[in-house]
This record gives sequence, C-alpha cells and structure tokens, in this order.
Amino acid sequence: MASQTEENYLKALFNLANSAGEVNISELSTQLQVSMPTVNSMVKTLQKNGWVIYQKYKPVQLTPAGQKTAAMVIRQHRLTEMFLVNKMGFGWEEVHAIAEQVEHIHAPKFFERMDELLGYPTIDPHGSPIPDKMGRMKETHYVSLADCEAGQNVVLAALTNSSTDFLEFLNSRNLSLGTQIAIHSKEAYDQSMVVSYLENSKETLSEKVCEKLLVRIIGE
Amino acid sequence: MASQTEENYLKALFNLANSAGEVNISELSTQLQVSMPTVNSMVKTLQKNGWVIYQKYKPVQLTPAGQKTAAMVIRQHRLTEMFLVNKMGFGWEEVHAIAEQVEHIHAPKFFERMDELLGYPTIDPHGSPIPDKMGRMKETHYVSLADCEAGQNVVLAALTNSSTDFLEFLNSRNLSLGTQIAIHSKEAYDQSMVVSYLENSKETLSEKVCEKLLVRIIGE
DNA sequence: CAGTTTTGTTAGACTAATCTAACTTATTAC
DNA sequence: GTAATAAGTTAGATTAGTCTAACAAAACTG
Repeated sequence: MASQTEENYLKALFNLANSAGEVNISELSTQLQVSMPTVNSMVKTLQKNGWVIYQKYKPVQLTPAGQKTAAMVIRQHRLTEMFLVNKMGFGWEEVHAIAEQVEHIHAPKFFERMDELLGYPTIDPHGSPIPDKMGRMKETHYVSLADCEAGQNVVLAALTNSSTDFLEFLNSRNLSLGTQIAIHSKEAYDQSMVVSYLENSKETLSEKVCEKLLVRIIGE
Repeated sequence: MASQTEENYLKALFNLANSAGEVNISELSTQLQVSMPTVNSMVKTLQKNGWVIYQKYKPVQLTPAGQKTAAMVIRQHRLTEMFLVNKMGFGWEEVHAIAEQVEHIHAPKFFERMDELLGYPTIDPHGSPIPDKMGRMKETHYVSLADCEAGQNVVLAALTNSSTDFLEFLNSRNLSLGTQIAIHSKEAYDQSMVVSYLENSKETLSEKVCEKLLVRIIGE
C-alpha cells in the first residue's frame, strides 16, 4: 500500500504526465515543493515498489499500477470536493485544502457511499473529471476562453486552476460553472476580453483570467 | 501542531487516565501496540512539546494543552462516527476504522459543519459522549448490566467496547441503543443473565457481554 | 526483608522522508 | 562545437518514529 507521501508523488506524476506519460524530475520537484535530490531518491523508492519506470537521467513514467493508484487518489479527492460542496454546504473555494487530506483515507466504502449519495457525478465542483472505480476518466475537450473570438457564445465548463484566490475572484464576479458568456471584444494589445453574462452585466477579464477559464462553445 | 502519531498518544492518555489523570508507560505500550522503549522516547518528545508532564519512573499526565488536543481528536472521532451512521447510512459496526483516520484531519470547519448537520449531538453511535468545542464532556453515570439485579428494567445506553465483532454480535441479537431490557434472572454460577426486550424475546447474555453493556435503570 | 517479577530506561540500530553541498550529465546558445 | 546553463545525481546529515538487547528500579510475594 502506498504511503501518503507516495500517493502525493503518484498524483503529481499523473497530473504532470505529457502525452508520452513522461515527467521530469525538476517538474516533480517544483510541483511537490521538495528538492531535486529528494525527488531523485523518492523516485527510486517508487520504482522499487512498482509504481514507476525510471532510468538515470530519463523522465519518470507511471506503471499501470501507479496510474491506477494515482487515479484512485484523484477520484477520492474530487468525490470529496463534490461531497463537501453538494452535501455539506461548502463553497467551491473552501474544499481543496480539506480534500487534500481526505483523499488519503483508506476506506473504499466511504468513497463508494459518497459517490452513491452524490448520484455518481462525473465532474467535481471545478469542472475536473472524476475517474471511475476503474481509474478511467471521461475525456473532456474544452477550450480556453483566451482562445475564443469576439462574437462567440460560450458556457463556463471548468477551470485550469482552483486556487482559493482565483475562486474568490470568480465569486466576486458572480462567475460559476454553467454560466453562459457572450464575448463582445478582445483587446489586441493585452488580450483582455470584454464579456457579458447573467442579466446584461459587462465585465473585462484579463488574459491571465481568460486562460484559466475552460469553456464549451455554443454559438457564434 | 501535534503529529498524527502524537495525537494517537494523546488520545490514549486521555482514555487511560485514572482519577488522578495518571497513565503508566506499560499501559500506553499495550494500548498503542508499540514497545515500551518507543513509548518512553515518545513521552519525552510529548513533554518537550508541552503535551504531558513526566518524570523518570513516574506515570505520565496530560497538560491542559494535552487534554484539550486529546479531547478535540476524540470529538472529531465521535462526530465522524455519528455523521457516518446518521448521514451516510453506515452501520455502527463499520464506522470505527474510518473515524480512526478521519479524526486526524486538520480542518475545524469540516467538523463544525458535521456538528451542525447532525444537530449538535452529545453522544456518538455507541453511546460515548462527544466533547464540546471547549473539550468539555457531559458526565454520564451508567451502570454495567452485569451489576444489575433480576427484576430490574433498564435501557441500553452505551457500550464499553465498540469492536466490530461485539457490535455484530449485538446486531445478531437485535440489541441497539435505547432498547428496553427486562432482567429475568441472573445465574449465580457464571453470572449470565436471562433478559427480554422487544416483542417478548428471551435471550441469555454471558457475563462477558453484560459487562460491556452500559444501562440506565428505569424501574424495579 | 530478600528474592523474584514486573516495569521502566538506556544504548544503539533501522527506515522513511527530507535537506545541503558538491559533482556530473544534458541541453541550449552563440 | 565549445562554453555556459539547466537538470540530474551522489554523498552525507537530520528528524520522527520505531525496534531489540541489556540493564536498572520498583513492586510484589512469601
């Protein structure tokens, strides 16, 4: 059974993996906020325990077992977030830190019951997909709002970042998942966008914000 | 902040403390299933961190800070058990192992919300008192069924032991908290008791079982 | 109260996860 | 294609929590 630390490495590997499933030591070091030598030695341990494939000076790759375990931890994190928001009345900006701890609980029935009570959700409160019991995850194909054009109508579907600060910013602007957004214009100079949503509000969103908003396009 | 290991020591100290608030190293060793030298060194650490008072060859005592922290961990454990049973549909025999993990989560709001959703319960599913936010616990004055006499009518109020096996045994006998029990007779030889409860059932309960059932006497 | 048993302590070792300093290999940039 | 920079590795130390073996103190027991 993976330790809590190992689970955090597996989760990071899962999230950082490129199309070839590879992750560099330095990326892992940045993501987990530990030194590169620490990652180096931990990666050797992960290999010894069958979670990753690794060769000196090469990027790290999850084994099938590693992928499964990583997906289960992510599943538990996202189910927890959903449970906290939908069943316990928390705001989407409050749940990450709690889920970060709850995700490591070893009690399959606990998460089964959450799943059941929630009606088997496929996305979490930030629009991220929830892996199923087999570790499979529904493919999503959203585009960044930053890549959309003036005149398009879109629906906010997910976020690339769920930091408390960003979520509080969205709250202050009354932006939530499912909000329909009309793009009025895109400023050539700084890539900011003027948009409207809900009873004819008009807001300017900076490029930094637009990049983090994932949307589904519903019309021109 | 106490580590998870420290929290487990504090909890054990709280539960094992005699009327003078003292606990021996060997008791702690047995309770926590670690060697005496381990306890010895851990107790020194706990003292260094301000959780206990300790002198060589003397029993250990919690400081006020230690008592508070222990009570909060116990509070979180018992609130979790109550939440799992009342809000998530678990049986009272399933919740201990899960609560043992959830109790260590550092997220006051999480437990506040549980408390609120449960309507501020004062006992857990096994009848044990839930410490309040200040660490105070309602005094209970139950007696063991084993100390009762033939002819008395009692109500099952709590258990001294909440092992899965024991709880499954009670389930198999349809015994739950609040069940009214009439004591028919007490066998002088082995202290077993013949009792009846619910639509005129008649059961024999061994001394071992009777000792673990805490009751409130409601009549002769 | 002396001997035995139980309880508690010390010493020393181990594992997991982390660090810094120093070195090596790979990559990038003229 | 070499020099500079970035990425990765090795060596060695540290801390938390655990262990066994050996010894010391306290508590029981006749």
